[in-house]
Amino acid sequence: MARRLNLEDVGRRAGVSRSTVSRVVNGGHVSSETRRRVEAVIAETGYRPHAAARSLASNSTGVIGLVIPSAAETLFDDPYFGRLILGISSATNDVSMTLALFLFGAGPDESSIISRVVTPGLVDGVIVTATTRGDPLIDHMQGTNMPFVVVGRPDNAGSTFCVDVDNRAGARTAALHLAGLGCRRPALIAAPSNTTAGVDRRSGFLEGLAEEGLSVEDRIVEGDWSQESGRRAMDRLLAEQPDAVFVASDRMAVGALRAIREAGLNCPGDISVVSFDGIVPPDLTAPQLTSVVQPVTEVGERAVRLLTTVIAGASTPEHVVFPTELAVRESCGSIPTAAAEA
Amino acid sequence: MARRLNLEDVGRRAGVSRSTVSRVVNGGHVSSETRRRVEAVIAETGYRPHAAARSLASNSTGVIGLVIPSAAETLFDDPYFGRLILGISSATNDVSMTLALFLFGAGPDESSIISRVVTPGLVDGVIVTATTRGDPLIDHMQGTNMPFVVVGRPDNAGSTFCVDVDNRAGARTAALHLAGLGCRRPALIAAPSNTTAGVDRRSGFLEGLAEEGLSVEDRIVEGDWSQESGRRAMDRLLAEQPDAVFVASDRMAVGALRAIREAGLNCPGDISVVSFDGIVPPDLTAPQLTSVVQPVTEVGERAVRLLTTVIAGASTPEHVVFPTELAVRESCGSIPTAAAEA
DNA sequence: CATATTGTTGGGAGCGCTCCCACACATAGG
DNA sequence: CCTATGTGTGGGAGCGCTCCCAACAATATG
Repeated sequence: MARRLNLEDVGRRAGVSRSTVSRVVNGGHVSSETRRRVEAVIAETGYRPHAAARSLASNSTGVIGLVIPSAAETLFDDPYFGRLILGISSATNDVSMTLALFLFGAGPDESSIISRVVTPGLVDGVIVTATTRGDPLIDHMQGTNMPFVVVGRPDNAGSTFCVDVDNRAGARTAALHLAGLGCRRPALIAAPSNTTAGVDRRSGFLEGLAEEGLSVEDRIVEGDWSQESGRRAMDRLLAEQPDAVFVASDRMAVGALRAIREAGLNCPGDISVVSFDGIVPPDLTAPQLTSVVQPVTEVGERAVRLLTTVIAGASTPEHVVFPTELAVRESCGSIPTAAAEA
Repeated sequence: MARRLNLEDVGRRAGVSRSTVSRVVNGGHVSSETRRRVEAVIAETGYRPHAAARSLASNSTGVIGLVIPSAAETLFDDPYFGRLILGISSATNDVSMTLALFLFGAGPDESSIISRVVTPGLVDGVIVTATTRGDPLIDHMQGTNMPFVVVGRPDNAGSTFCVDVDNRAGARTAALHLAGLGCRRPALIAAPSNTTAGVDRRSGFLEGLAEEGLSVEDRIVEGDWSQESGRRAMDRLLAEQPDAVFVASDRMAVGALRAIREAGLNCPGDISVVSFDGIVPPDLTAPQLTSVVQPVTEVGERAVRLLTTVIAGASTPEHVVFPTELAVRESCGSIPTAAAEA
């Protein structure tokens, strides 16, 4: 099999030097006559520059890494990461970069993967997701000089670039909506309190309730994001006879709906449900979920754009926060028309 | 900021040459005394070899690409790809390789991404998925000398390495199961006939029915994998009053269940449903779906292992076919106990 | 004692590219 | 005429690694 051809070979065929071919390929300054000739040779030979050689010489790879740590096993049951990857992928395509995926579940491989992520000459920068509070990965990244941005709000956000949604404001909106519907005994199925998203959604919801003179009292149970945990949480909550519940994620809400149905109760008749995420296709559940929709795909796209600025040398941490939007559907009592316009 | 250090630097500090350090890093033959000294320096300095330089010199990148073409927009509503990625990622981690993801929806970017996939020095090999019949991507890959394996069964499978599940046998099992339940008017919601999976599942089902002296006659509608298409298909089918339906994918089956419910009918009471995939969490639907389960994660893992052999030089095409398994749950009439043991 | 064998190490060459400086040549200005 | 000011273009140097061969020491063999 013929050897791969390189810049020198192409140059020889076109009667020019390596450098000139390089300029043609990279859009440098070349006379149009020469350019035409070189481009003809490239088209004819199917020449493609060698990525590794380019990376080595230019000290940039054109690859960005996406790190999704922990619990990879359950990850894809949740459409969240799929959407996020979609947004990130679309943005990397736009800027002609390649996406490298670093997934890891728990296990001994974890540290070896972490170190692979920061291997020099592999990726130009990294997007880190799904961080729990005090995530050691963030600290580790800060100890390297690998550019990175965080999707979500890390504890020590001050010193990192990050892209997040306004979990707090979104949850508050849910509270106001339920209050507007006239609910008196609101409940909360919270997300894990070792995640900032969980904390923010909880405090935002409680804040909104407080503004309306309401409180969850002890009608609050924490889930672990899974559908099953939502179901169990709702089961426990039913003993308290809530008339409305805010569930901190779509998946848990699906479980909660199931628990309500199995208890012989009706949603929204007996209990109104509002969830957070807006990611589960509405048609999938009956009744369709009213939820606080977060723009996951946009978050992914923005993370890539932000990362490119970091790679380019930006140094003052920037925090991008996306607003959420309440999508009113069937799962909460639609008493006032005013509420539908909230 | 200090310059990145390289093999030479590490060698100097340890009083040995570049080559010796390289041997230590790559597990070559070095006296244990020297090895200890070098490893100490590496640990102390945090030296990590430069991936691009390594790739250039060794002509291998340690990266494999995963190509998921077309319809990226809807892709992640289906847990299939999530699972597949999980399997692939886990296998690449095992062999210390990195996974690069090439997603593309329709659009002008398509050809540019295709060409990026085969950029020399970027990836060592590629896994191609979700192929439609006559997929030009396969032809394109064959025109290059980039190692690749296909997940699924391409038309011209003869000349490619591929990993697939036995769609035909799985669908046949579904037919036999429904027949065993005593169904007389079976129907089929088929997957797109421009995919080999669609074709295989259809013909397998018809074959199984034929063995039992049954036929779908004109109780057959083709969907497009989406839940909505399943719902519409079921709507049309209801006019034919089927007593059982085989739906060629979980997602479409979710739509079909909805249509049945909305028509005021009961599953499994009035109509039995068997789906294919076994990917939608059973709890998500009521009734829980009986389905032909395909081992998606294993397929992904196997694809990686197969690809590594291709990269290593294997040249006689190998076809791996995984069996499926029928998981009997609630969505079909459970008349005979024998059926539950199928 | 010479020669083969083994174990360990060093360094040249080269992977294919980018970056930069130098050179040729043309045109313009003093 | 000689110097400024550009355009294109060529080629050296170097990115950090692997691969290979040569060198050397230590030991085994005839």
